[in-house]
Amino acid sequence: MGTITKALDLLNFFSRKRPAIGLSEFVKLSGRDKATVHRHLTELEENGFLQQNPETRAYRLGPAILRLSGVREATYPMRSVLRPVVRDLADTVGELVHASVLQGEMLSPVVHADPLGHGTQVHFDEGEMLPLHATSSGLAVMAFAPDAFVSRVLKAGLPGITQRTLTDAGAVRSLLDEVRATGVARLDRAFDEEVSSQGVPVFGPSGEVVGALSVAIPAVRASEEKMNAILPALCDGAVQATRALGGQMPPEHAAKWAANA
Amino acid sequence: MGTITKALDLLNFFSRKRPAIGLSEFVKLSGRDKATVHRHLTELEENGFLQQNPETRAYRLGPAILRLSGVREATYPMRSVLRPVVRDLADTVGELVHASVLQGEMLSPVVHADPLGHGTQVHFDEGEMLPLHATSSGLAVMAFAPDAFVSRVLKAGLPGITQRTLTDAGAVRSLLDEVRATGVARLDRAFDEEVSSQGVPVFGPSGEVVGALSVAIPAVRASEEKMNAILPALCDGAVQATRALGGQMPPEHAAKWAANA
DNA sequence: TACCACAGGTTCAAATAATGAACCGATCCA
DNA sequence: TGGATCGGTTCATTATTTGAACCTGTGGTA
Repeated sequence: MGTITKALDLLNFFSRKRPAIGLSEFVKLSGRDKATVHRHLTELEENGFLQQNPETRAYRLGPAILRLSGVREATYPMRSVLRPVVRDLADTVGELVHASVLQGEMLSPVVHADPLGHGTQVHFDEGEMLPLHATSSGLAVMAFAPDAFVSRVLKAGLPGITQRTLTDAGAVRSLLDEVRATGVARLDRAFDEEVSSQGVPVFGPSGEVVGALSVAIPAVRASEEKMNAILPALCDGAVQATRALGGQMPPEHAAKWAANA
Repeated sequence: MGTITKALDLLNFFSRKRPAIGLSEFVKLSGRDKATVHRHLTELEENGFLQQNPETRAYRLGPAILRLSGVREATYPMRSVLRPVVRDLADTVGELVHASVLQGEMLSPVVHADPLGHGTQVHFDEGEMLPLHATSSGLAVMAFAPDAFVSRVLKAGLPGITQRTLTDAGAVRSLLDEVRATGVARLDRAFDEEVSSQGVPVFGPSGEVVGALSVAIPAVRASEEKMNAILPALCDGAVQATRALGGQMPPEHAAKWAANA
């Protein structure tokens, strides 16, 4: 693992619930030496990726990240393009929706929308990377990704997150066949003990999977009928998201989502 | 210069006009060895800070930046908080407005707003870092920053950008005295041959400067009257921006901006 | 007051990781 | 056919990163 990766990894410890982190906490979280962590932190700070609170001495994400995200969105809009799709879907189904894109062997959240009304809500942390094998989005992506990629992911190991997380490569593979056939991935309490979700893939310009659109609902409310009721809007959303990104659903599969929408 | 800084520096070459950059171009821009640059690029890509176009092989900013900016905005909103202030100001004065924050010894843009109507417009690149000595925002910040900081900046050297850029430390110092007295920094064609601008500082919770709000107008249109006409709205905007960030104008200076607004 | 625990931060010899000149293969163009 | 440019790789040399120990300040408490 290179020095750059070690430093950038530190940034991934931030989340909605952990907006600022001190040196000692970073040391605990990363398991690396204090001196090393400290040098990485100061170098990240010098570059504007972190910013230290002079009083508490804790670090938070810095302004450079804002500036760079501005550049990316200005030149290659994705969040602004997916936001209306995600919002519309969240409003019509009344549940939490999120769009995430493939980054290495995980998913990186791009936008999420909490529904307007409703009592119990699914909590979503846009800061957390999502594992492919334990999320409906991830399964939707894997089902339409090159086989070499899937093998690589499965070989890397499938950590259990809840009791229901699929940790066996064979089990995942057969589920992927199902997903490929139906076009939708459904998963029950495999990532969060209290959440069920279904996800549909989103594609890029040359028909390659780039991410997924997913609806998450409290498991107590997740009947089969409810899931089915959501499906058409979800498929429609994925088609819209793909189009909005300038992509196209792969022709040999396109009918699945068109039929539902 | 550490490895981390060298790698992160590569990200700063992106801008609105340069949304994707190939290996050779990075080598030219950075002046570093090809092998080194290539390793840095791939490591940044592995961490989601870059993303390579498989066809052109050029790199663009990656999804991790989006995710992190989401976390920052969710936990410490700044862009979303400053946007309405910047927009309102742009609408009332009919000129380009931007808010930028201090990052090391430069300014990092946070939000900008182009005015609605108007023929000639000032172009603003949210990806470019702004030098303190050559921008009205920068002077506004320096005028209210600790003296040690100013000395450090002036000692670091003052590169000329246009013919009118102040490159003499003494000249900058005396201009800063003026800015401190009036509360506003005015600069004519010191950063862009065709642009004049005026900036007002924005402060943080304990009365320290954190950035500036600035209006930029085409130099041809920048009469003294025009500048004066803009001033009240600009001062008001800076007061609002400071308040919105949970900051406070330093009591001994606050009257300057209140009087104008 | 003395003592302890824990926080952030620094030092310097030892170990490891970064570096760059040369090289490879592909593509484009005259 | 030759050469110019592109992205990418190799491996001995070199320089940077690393971490155990140390320093300093703070808050709690006996």
